[in-house]
Amino acid sequence: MSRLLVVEDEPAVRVGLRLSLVRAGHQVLEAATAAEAWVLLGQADLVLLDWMLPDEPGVRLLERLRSDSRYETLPVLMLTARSGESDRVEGLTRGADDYLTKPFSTPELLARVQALLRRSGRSGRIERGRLVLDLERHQAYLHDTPLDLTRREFELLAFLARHPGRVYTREELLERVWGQEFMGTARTVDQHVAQLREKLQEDPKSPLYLETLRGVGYRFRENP
Amino acid sequence: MSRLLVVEDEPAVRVGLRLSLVRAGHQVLEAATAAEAWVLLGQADLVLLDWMLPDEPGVRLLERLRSDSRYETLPVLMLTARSGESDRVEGLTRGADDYLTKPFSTPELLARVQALLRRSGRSGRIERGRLVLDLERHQAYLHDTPLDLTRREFELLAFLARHPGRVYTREELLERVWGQEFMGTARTVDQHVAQLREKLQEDPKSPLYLETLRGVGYRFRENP
DNA sequence: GCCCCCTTGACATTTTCCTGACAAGGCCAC
DNA sequence: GTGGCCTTGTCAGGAAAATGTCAAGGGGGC
Repeated sequence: MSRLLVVEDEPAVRVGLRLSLVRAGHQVLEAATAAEAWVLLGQADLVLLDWMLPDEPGVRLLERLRSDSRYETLPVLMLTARSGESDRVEGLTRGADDYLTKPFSTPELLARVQALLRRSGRSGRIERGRLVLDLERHQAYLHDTPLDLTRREFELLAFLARHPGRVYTREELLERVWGQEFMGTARTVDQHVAQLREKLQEDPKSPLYLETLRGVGYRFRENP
Repeated sequence: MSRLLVVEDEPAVRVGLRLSLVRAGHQVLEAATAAEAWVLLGQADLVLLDWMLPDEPGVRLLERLRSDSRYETLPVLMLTARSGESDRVEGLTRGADDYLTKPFSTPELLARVQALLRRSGRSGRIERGRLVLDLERHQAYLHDTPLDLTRREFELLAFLARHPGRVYTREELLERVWGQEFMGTARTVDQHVAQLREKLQEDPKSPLYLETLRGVGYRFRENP
């Protein structure tokens, strides 16, 4: 299950996309404008981006996005209106990982989404030493032994493990793992980190998978 | 909390911006002209720059600013009047990190400011000879050996290293690194500088990374 | 209803930060 | 050169802050 961000100003199209995608087991975030999209980008595993938006052309959003180190590798699927000049479209969607011309069939949409997710590594597996995360099954393994992680635990671990070495503040983690609608305290993160450490059977003598940077936040160990 | 410089000649707009930004927890500096702005640039973490200014077009200020090594990476958010010729706007705002067309909504403003600040503060590395600061990892390296710096130490070092050769008084450092709410003595800075020097293993025979300017303050060595 | 997960508060522990006192060093006047 | 004055370096103890830990309560799903 992945988080897909649908950027589309036409409500009917947006709802249609959402229904198809949710039915296929994905989580869907929605934005009607480029500005809204920009705020939600951090939470997305893949973006479905409409060609025309009220505030800014989709391509321009794409450019801005690509020049931001956080989103360099974020898969983007461009949605374009049917046009005879498909070459032109291709040129303009440069930077997108794939595109679809409207109207498109649901199976085709799902197939391309699936392919992109698999390709991007946001679906599939993350391997960090003896720790393996199977994102599709939502299952973690340590030395090939399945771990019993809850949803939040798994998502937190997966998020941190995706960028080893990089520090995230509690606030960033809340925003990107919990979602920005979360209104609780930042200490919640600590609790989940503690749970994870226990389940990962990290004993004090061996280096931790999840490192604390006092005064800053947490990070996944660089060389596990 | 960051320092935002609002460059806008229309008092009403300026005040509106200030209120929104202060409410969001930022500190705001204001300038009504390009000349005023130029003086305050050194204290800003991000600039909100109006397109039209009485003494000089905002874009020209932007150009001057970009060609000054001190401000090469200073994030600039351009404020433009709504215009049909969005392509023209795009061309002219080159060099800006983002832009907003007036009138804009407060949430959008805040979201973009937030995004820019995160991008600027947390991305990239600073390399000064054998000393490397990885801001994303919040980790310093000396000859590729990771250093164990505390939060304040890292932030102080990062701040000084960002502007090699430039002197900062203890008061400036307290304000910029500690934050304006800090109420302690200036000697605290000395203590942290001393800690840093020790951890950087600077021996008296080799030139120091952190230089003392008697009666003035500290600075990062120019050619490390 | 029951169970599991998430969240939160209280308390314990660890680490960092700050400060005051004293030592050392530079600068100037003589 | 040398003494005094002012600035900076050094050290260590205590305060403050951040994190770890534990346990209980609430809410949602089965």
